[in-house]
Amino acid sequence: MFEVFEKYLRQWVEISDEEMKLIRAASFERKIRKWQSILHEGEVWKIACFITTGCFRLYRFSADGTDHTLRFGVENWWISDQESYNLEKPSEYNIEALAASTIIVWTKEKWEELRETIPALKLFNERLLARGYETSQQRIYSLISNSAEEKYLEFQKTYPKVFNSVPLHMVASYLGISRETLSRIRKDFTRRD
Amino acid sequence: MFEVFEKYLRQWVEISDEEMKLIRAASFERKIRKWQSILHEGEVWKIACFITTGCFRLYRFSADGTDHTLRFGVENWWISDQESYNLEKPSEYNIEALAASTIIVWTKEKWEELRETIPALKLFNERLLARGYETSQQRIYSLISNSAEEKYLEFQKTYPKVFNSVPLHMVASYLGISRETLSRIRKDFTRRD
DNA sequence: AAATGACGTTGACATTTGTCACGCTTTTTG
DNA sequence: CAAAAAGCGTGACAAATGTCAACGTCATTT
Repeated sequence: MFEVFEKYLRQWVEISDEEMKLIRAASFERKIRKWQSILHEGEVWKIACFITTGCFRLYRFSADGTDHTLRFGVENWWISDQESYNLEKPSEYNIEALAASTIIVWTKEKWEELRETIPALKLFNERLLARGYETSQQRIYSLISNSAEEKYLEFQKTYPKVFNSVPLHMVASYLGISRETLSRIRKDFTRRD
Repeated sequence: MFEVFEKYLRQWVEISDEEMKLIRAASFERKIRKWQSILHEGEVWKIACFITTGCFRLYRFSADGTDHTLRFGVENWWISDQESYNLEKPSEYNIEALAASTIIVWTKEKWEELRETIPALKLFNERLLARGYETSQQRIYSLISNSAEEKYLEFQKTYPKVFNSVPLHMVASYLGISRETLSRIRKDFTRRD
């Protein structure tokens, strides 16, 4: 599965074969079964985690016990709790597999070491973070400016792959609307077609 | 006014006096009058901009002509359009001063040069971006999980300084609710006290 | 193969939030 | 200082969205 990651990484930055060997040597693969959690609230996130197959979500419980999906992750995405990783503080989130999945993992120690050693990897990480920030901005804009229907359509259009991989009630929780509302929006659309 | 910035920066990273001199030499100050825009939709954001006094907001118009506030900036904050800056593409946003303000400015060229030259400054920039990302996550969580009232209370509590510097209808647009709803929430609270 | 639980849908109704219209006060501007 | 605009609040009503309860289907597990 490492070949998938190799191809992915080389789309972002130039990496020599030597460097790639180092990155590979520091990594290991893991299989995750459906519904398995790889981060529980209260734990500290101490790895870098690249998804080669399958699907995950990052979510959080609010005071009333309902859960809210902060982010999804599918093939060729990273999944993490940046805040817990950076500040080494207990996470307020959970990460669970929505399907049987395989991931490539680096311990924080090794990943940080690689970042120091390989400038291109550091550059990659900066670009990834910058893109993540931009994406967050766009999501915020969508959340404050769009109706439920508009949010739904935009999500479907922007992340079709994700949309087709995850249960609808989690899409609803990601968009900040109830699953019933989402269901009715969908009904309206099937009528119009 | 540069002393303000100096103090700010040294809270984040260690900077020698030599380095600080370089940073200062590359900067210049500007006074901005109330309602003046320092970024118009369609322009490319090509500076680094630190607010020493006053107040700004980053906002965007949606198709129906209403405007939506993505972010505020007050004393000791940065204000920018990261996406336009990084990708050098025309901005979809506007930045305007909500009060007479003073800012410290570096051109993109000089700022990037300083980042290359001064490792601590690069480190600072990375930390700032990381924190910005974490903050975005928290805002997204608030937007998808909280009621209008909860969003209002959280904003007031988390950013009291900002809250007390900006018009209420912009707070409403920042929270993604109408100004009338915000007004009514406030009324409920004055009654309870 | 049966049992279980996840998933999606729907109706009825409650609640929240938005929209429009208006007026008053404060701030800004010429 | 006077005029104009911004800012804030509020009533009446409309629209959007949430809640609760129930049902059928499908997938997973045992």
